[in-house]
Amino acid sequence: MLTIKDVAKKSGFSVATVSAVVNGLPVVSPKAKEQIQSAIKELGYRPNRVARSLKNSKTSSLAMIVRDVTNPFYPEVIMGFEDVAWSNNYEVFLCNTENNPEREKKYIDNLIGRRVDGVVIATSFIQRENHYDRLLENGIPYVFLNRRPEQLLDHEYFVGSDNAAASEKAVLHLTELGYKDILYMSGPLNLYTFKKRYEGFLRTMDKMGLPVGEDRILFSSDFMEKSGSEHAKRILGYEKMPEAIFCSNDLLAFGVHQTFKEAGMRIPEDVALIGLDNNRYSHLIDLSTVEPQNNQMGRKAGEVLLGLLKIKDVIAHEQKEIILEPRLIIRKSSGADARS
Amino acid sequence: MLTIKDVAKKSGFSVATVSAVVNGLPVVSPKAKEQIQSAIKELGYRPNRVARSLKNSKTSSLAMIVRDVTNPFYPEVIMGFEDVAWSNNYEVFLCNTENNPEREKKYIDNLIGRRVDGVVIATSFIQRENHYDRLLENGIPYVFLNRRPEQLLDHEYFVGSDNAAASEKAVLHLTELGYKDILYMSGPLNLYTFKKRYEGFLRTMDKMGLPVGEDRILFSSDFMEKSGSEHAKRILGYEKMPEAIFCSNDLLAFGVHQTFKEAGMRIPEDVALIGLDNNRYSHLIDLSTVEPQNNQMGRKAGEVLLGLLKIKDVIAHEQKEIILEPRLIIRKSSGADARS
DNA sequence: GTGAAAGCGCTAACAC
DNA sequence: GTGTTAGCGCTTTCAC
Repeated sequence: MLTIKDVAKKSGFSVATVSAVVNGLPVVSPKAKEQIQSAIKELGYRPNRVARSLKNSKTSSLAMIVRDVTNPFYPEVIMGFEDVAWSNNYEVFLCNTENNPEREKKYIDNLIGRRVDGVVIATSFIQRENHYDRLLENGIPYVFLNRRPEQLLDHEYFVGSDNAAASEKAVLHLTELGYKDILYMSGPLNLYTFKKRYEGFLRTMDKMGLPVGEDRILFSSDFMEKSGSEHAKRILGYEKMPEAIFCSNDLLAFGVHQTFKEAGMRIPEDVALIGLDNNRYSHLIDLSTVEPQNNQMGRKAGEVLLGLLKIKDVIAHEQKEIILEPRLIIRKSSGADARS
Repeated sequence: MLTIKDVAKKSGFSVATVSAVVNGLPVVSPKAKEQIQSAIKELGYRPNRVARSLKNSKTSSLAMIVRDVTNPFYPEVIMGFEDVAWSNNYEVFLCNTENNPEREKKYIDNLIGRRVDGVVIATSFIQRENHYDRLLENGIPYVFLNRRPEQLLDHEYFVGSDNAAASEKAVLHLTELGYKDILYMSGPLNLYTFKKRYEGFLRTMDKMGLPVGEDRILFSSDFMEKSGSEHAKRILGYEKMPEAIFCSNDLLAFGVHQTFKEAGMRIPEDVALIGLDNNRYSHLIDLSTVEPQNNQMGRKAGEVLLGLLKIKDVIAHEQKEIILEPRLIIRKSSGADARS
């Protein structure tokens, strides 16, 4: 493995001069520059970034902590994040916690040991984990993505989607189509996104003067299809079916769709359906939904982090929260075709 | 930021002894060990892995190069890979090439500079990229995942799914159900997987003594839904419809499904449909398909790589290729219910 | 403009 | 068992 010394020897200059050339410092003579560059090319020398990092105390690496890449929410986010990282010459570590706080903790310790320059946390519960403090202690900035802890400390940042507004858009879409009896299927309220979506639903229904019957709100302890299916079965047993169902995420809506289809229910004729997330495959079942701008979320998180790194001060005088505006996506399941 | 010296000072021992404790070497006295450990805890010391890496020339980091995390094939693979990496105390860099060879090249250079210990390449065309050589030159082992270049050099490894067998399983499933006139929709043949799937289709049809009419094979330059849709429209114009359609991946099948549904065609009554990939959402349209074992692929790739690192010799005396057996998944679209 | 040398934080001989 | 020290490959200050 070649080192800067090899280049120095080959080119006849000192390591200091070689280093200056490698780093593009404008203090070296044209002839030196040329000779050194050709030596580099000839040898195929590539600077050891580990050594550089040790010297600089800067690794040009970032980390993104997610629960599970397999969750359809993440890939878009990762894409966006990785792309801005790449454009700024950072590499990114991907960390799956598999929903295990112990694993998250250990990951954070590892990342600190690696001296990553910054991290995006896309796993947080509302109830904050105390191990984030260690990042601060070690001067590593971090930004929360998508899920915001109740309290944002001075050095903490957040990038997310306006979940309450997303609910509002979904509900208004339904009410504009004339639906009044709307059932809301919620994910777990200890997750920030679902809490906000729930609040947005209630607020909008209230604003529209629509009552929400007791059996018109269903809670799940997760947000997977299976829960949607189970709730759907429950709904099929209702004396009076709702006119429309608003699922707090698309996976729940997938479950509802599946179960209703099996039961011979037609969507939207018998009951309208709308989701939230714009899952990559929602169009397969013509699901109307709301798009939270996942890719943008990843991008913004990257930009905030890089901004923090640039000013070299973890407590930046920037916007502490960036909230993206979601976008309504109308497909057949909400009955827009039939009704308007 | 704390260093080993701080711990040495605090505990009253030398850096060497502290290092020994940190690394669990069994040469240090119980009292020393105890005192040092408590000093570590008290200070909150965490070894700088950058420095360690420089000394060891080993970074405990791996990289996975993919085209686009957003492609539904990858998340499962990444999950599997990341999990075995994690279990072995490796972190993983995720690199999206966005299908751009230049970007891949630059990524590989970066990874070499970072001295990653190994890399998984899940992007390869059949026509190999010459920049993989640089990894070898720098003593960094790599394994191809899913897509195998035509030639595997001595130091190269491959983990993938048996794509020809996958096709065979799909075709046999259809023929067992009595279909004889089967249309095959192919992805681009310059991709390893699609080449193999195509060969598997032809071979199996031949084996079964079934003719393949000229208009019974359709090629696409990509493997996305849109191509599936376009082909489906073409098929709708046929004088004689095929009895069954076998799409070389699920995305194509999604497109076919969508277009047929819009045209009022019933699946499987009017035409049976089967895909290949077992996309996470295939069940939404009750698509029969074949599952290539993506998670396993990621895991195996990780294991091969770690094995290579253990023996410290890039040319290992191990199995050079690991081919996983795909699994048939029967849902309604192939008409299994109706016919058998 | 160029070079010598110190030092980033760690590991591992080697000496005691 | 424990300590001293060289050195991993680089950057950067300071002389010249």
